[in-house]
Amino acid sequence: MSVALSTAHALTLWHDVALAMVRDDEPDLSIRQVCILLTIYLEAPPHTVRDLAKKLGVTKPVVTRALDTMGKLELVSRRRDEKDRRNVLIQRTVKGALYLERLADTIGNHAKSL
Amino acid sequence: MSVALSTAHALTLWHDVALAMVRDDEPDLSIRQVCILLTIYLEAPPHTVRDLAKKLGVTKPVVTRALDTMGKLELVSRRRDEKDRRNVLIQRTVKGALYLERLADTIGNHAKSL
DNA sequence: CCAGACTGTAACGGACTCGAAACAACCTCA
DNA sequence: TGAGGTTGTTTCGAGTCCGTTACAGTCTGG
Repeated sequence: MSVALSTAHALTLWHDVALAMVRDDEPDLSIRQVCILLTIYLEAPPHTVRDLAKKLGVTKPVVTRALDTMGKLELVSRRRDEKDRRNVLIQRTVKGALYLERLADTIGNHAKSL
Repeated sequence: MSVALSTAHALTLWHDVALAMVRDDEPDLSIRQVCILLTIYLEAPPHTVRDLAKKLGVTKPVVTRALDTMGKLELVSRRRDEKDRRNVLIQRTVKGALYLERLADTIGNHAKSL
């Protein structure tokens, strides 16, 4: 599939979706948090803190803190890797899947109406 | 133009663009700041603090602070309304236009490669 | 002319984030 | 076994952002 977007259309799409996120009741996630969340749900497991930090080009504490926050919101969960107990495996949750499903709907609806 | 995006495509697009923003050297703007910036550049002037706050569904201090931050980055500028000196008119800048042009390119390029 | 309404901003306390560094737990391999 | 490397987390000080409240400047209608 090839999708061509003019400058104005691309920015309008971004604006509309951002607006929907701001207006949402839930506390808005930062760009970094959204990026981590999407990586977890779009790429194949397993996901570790180290891998995520590398992929995003940020430090490990940033990932730890983002996981703390999103863990409280039940968007992700953590489990020790029993094979190598130094690792922490980041896992998906039902709430996280629903959150992203809604986000995809928002994006899709605004893209459709361009 | 009608653009149809599957769930996975929509989320991949969002992920890729968010990743580009995180990896960028410049300090990443919050969702709210991006939303305000886009409103200023996409909708017709004049823009006041009050109008922006209303459109985003946030309080006026939130807008003032966002303008402070983006003003330091020279993405927007402020000027007193001489007709009604209570108002502050928010104006576009060259840097802000370039910033959004780059953002649109990023979105467009990732949309094209879906 | 001036009380009241309306602007945008400053002040406050609390919560959060950042990067850097230190840390504790764990593995590995000689 | 134990030294050294690797994991994720915690701590630290500094900075930011939040919502609420209070404020100073400006307009306006009686």
